[in-house]
Amino acid sequence: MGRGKIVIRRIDNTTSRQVTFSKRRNGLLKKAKELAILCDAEVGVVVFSSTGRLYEFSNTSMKSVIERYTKSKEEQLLITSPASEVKLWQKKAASLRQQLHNLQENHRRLMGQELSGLSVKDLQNLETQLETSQNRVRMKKEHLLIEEIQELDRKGKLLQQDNMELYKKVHATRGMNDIDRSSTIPYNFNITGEANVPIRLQLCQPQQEADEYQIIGPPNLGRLQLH
Amino acid sequence: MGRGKIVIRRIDNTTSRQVTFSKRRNGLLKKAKELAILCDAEVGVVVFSSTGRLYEFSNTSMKSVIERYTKSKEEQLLITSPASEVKLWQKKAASLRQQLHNLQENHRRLMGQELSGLSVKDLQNLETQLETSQNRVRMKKEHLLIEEIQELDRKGKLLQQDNMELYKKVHATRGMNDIDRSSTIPYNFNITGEANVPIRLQLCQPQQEADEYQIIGPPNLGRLQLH
DNA sequence: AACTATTTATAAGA
DNA sequence: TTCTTATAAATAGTT
Repeated sequence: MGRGKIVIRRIDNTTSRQVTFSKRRNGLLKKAKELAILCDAEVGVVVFSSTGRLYEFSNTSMKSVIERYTKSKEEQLLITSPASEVKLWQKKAASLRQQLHNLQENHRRLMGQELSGLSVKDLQNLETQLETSQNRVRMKKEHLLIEEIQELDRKGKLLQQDNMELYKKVHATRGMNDIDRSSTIPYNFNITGEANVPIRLQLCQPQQEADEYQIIGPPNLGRLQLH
Repeated sequence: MGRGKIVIRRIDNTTSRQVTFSKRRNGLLKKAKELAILCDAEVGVVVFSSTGRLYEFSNTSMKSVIERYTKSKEEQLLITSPASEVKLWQKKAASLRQQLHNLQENHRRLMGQELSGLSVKDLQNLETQLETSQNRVRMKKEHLLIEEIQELDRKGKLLQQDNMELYKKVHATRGMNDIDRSSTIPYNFNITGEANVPIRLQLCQPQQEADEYQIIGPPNLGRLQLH
């Protein structure tokens, strides 16, 4: 991929070898980064130039990569018999069970259950975490609502235009007889009156402080429906 | 580089993430290999797929790469002051001096000097090494000689043709007078007489076994000269 | 696993 | 080193 095709063998000319090294090293590190991101992989790349300089990339940390690599290789060596393979998987299963257990515990706490044994500090962290999560959910909800409103507003305007045209036609065919105007006056969405006024719903309610122990189910908003 | 442009973020679809992983992993490892060869670099690449499978490349060995990497990092950490940097370079210099010394020793032995202190086994190895080297040199020499001979043969044939034509012209202008034929007969290279007969020089002489202690300088062949 | 339209990487030249 | 540009190579989407 260049002005000409090249064969893959050591470049003799020192200068052009260094230039190529610089270019291709960048290319390699870029590719490694992309692979890690796109495919959710753990990647480590180490390059020593012919002059001994070190270049590296890792999406996690080189330490982690090397440790995982070493572990992985050790496991490969450990498998000398079916029995040893069974042992290995048993270990893995035990480790996964432990992780599962931890996660379940955490999950319950995030649900506000099984809080006994937690210090004030722990509870404070948990509370902050929940606060953050709630904010994220609220932001997302508001975003969706605003989009919905804008969409409805757009449709409303179109309808209003249509109605206006129909109204004109009706009056044109009837000449100047204004009887019954009230029944043919175009329907008008209220919200379209001042479209560019910022939407100011009470989307971000202040925390409800009343009724401390009241269990409040989330109001099932679903999607706004106007049709 | 594909049917469409993509943004570099985690691919959500599992299947296409795996397909992309497979393609790009191969691409990355290929690039790493090419970099190592083209630019004479030491390269190590480790990739763990999201399912935990390990893929790797190293032009030397992963062990070597990791050791060199660790060492390199340690050195970086060691440099906390100009004084420590001096120490580091002193160490490197000492190491290089040692390597240089070893190489000089080896070189002298390859020259047949300073052989005291070597066991019969060592001497046997040295002898074999020299034998191998000699063979390589001899092969190269023969190759060059054969090329030279073929080139000369080619030129000789062309000259012979020319001469033949000149000869004909001379006879045409002189009519059928055959006087002085001997002086105008075309010159003929001896070696061109039977061009396709295999060249059978005594290029590969049997080892001279005579005169054990006779010192024989290599005959200074230089290049064959016929002009 | 192939195919191929595109995008991307990069060799060569400044 | 960096820029440009023509071309080779990689690969995204499709079959």
